[in-house]
Amino acid sequence: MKIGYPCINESMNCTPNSTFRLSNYSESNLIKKVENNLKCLKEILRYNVLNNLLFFRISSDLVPFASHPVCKFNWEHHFRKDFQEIGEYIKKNKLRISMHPDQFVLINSPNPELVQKSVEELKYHCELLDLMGLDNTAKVQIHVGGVYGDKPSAIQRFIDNYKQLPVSVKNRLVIENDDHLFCLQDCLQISQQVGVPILFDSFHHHCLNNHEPMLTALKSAAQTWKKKDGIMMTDYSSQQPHAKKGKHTTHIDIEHFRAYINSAKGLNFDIMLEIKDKEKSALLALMIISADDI
DNA sequence: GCCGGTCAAGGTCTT
DNA sequence: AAGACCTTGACCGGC
Repeated sequence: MKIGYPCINESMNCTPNSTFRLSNYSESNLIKKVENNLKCLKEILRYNVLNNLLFFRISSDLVPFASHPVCKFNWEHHFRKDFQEIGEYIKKNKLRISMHPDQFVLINSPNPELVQKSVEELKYHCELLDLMGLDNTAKVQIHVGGVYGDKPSAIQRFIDNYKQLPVSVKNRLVIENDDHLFCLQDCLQISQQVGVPILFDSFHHHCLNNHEPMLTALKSAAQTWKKKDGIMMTDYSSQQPHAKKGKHTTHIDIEHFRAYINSAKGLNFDIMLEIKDKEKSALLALMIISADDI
């Protein structure tokens, strides 16, 4: 069981996802930014290894505009040594890696152009992990997408478009249950058809479910992960008090986390904490898990 | 230097 | 039909 946090480390004075506006796009600007991002990513990974935080989500903005038509630069070649070096470090220290393209990646859109753009974005993510030499346990997670007024059709379109994806993307793509449209059962239905693993989000499941107990839900998601995919990845968060339903907490709720871990006793999975204060909460989660092991 | 409006991309929900 | 919200830090121009 590995604990992680997404993209940014707040106790460091650098960011691995510095980007820039499209209006300022230039090759030299891109190179400058990516150099900075890679340097910072290396520092964060070192921090993670030192602190035993062995799960990490790499920012989608590592190479800004990589899949955008404006980018003609061969960043894959230019930075190949850095990607290799980072990949070696990840493998040497047995870090688990994920990426999470944002809400604009929709492979079930009725608009074929939008699907194509989404595929390009997925290819960028997967290529990055390929260039690092990581195996298929490094995953790229997305949501199922939009409903477009007709859920069965939206699910069917996901399945049809999924089948058309390049193998390099299929190797890494996983789907995550969301908090208001596609629940675990919907994801399971898709997974049964195409074999895509389900990244289980416990907080989303709390917001939208079919009354499955947590352990039942975790087990059904876990069985969608095959050996080559590695052990199941999960997202964890809890409700921010006094805020709108679905709002992620700013700081880990220790008792809530402990109860969650206890409800999942006997299962092995990696946990990504989607909590605002990042590594701070992740370190606490790690302490709880370590203490429980003794 | 600091402040605050703005930033590639879509979809859903509310009014 | 139009605007708010999602979610969010960082960028960048204006002061």
